[in-house]
Amino acid sequence: MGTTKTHIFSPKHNELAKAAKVMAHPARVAILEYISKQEGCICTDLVDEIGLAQPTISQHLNEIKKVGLLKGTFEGKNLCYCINREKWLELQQLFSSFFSVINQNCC
Amino acid sequence: MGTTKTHIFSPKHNELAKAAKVMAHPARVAILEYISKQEGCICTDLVDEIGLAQPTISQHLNEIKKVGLLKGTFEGKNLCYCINREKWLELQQLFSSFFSVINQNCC
DNA sequence: AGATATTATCGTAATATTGCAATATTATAT
DNA sequence: ATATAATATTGCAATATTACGATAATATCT
Repeated sequence: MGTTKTHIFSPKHNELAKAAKVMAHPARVAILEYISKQEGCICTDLVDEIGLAQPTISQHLNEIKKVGLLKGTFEGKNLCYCINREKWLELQQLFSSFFSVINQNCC
Repeated sequence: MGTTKTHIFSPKHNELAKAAKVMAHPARVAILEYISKQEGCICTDLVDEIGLAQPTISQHLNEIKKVGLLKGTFEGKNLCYCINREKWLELQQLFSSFFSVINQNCC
């Protein structure tokens, strides 16, 4: 009990749910937006910018990374992140195709 | 501890996170899709179709209803649901504007 | 090497989510 | 009124998520 019964759903539904989960927390939405606003990759400032403790930010970043939305590279002194464009477009496609399915058959 | 610190985030980020949360479970994705595929409103069959217990389906329906995505009407013998088109378009807009913000500034 | 700065991990507490059995409610039909 | 069918609510157990302090790991600078 308590666990999502992933096996009874279609791969598409599971995939979309997983993608939506990444955006299902305001901190992660804010992180994604902040990263995208930076020139290139970003490293620091995220903790001050968002207002959560450093371990919490790190945890959220990890959630975003787990679905492949971040590319991490070493640049300058620290590990920096930027958004994985390909994955992001993939995710966008996933959502928009779902949105169109719903719209077409609405009563 | 344990609770999302909603107050430190912008209304837009909170709103998007809340919308994403609805789709962050495969059962709710499947429910939305199933409802949209029906001719008009649907009543029964959802439990058989999804494969979760009736109280669980009811709970998920309630989550969807709470964000205003369902319109419930009495039609025939039972309470029936269909998707609230206006709210759905609103949600779609919310996502697509976020997607475009991210794309524009990506490195 | 030692100090400094930044990110990651561990451990833990609080809260949220998921799922279902049992039961209640609501509407329709007989 | 009573039976039937469908949805909602309650109560509870299992698991997941969120958040942070303490600490470790990693990289840079002197």
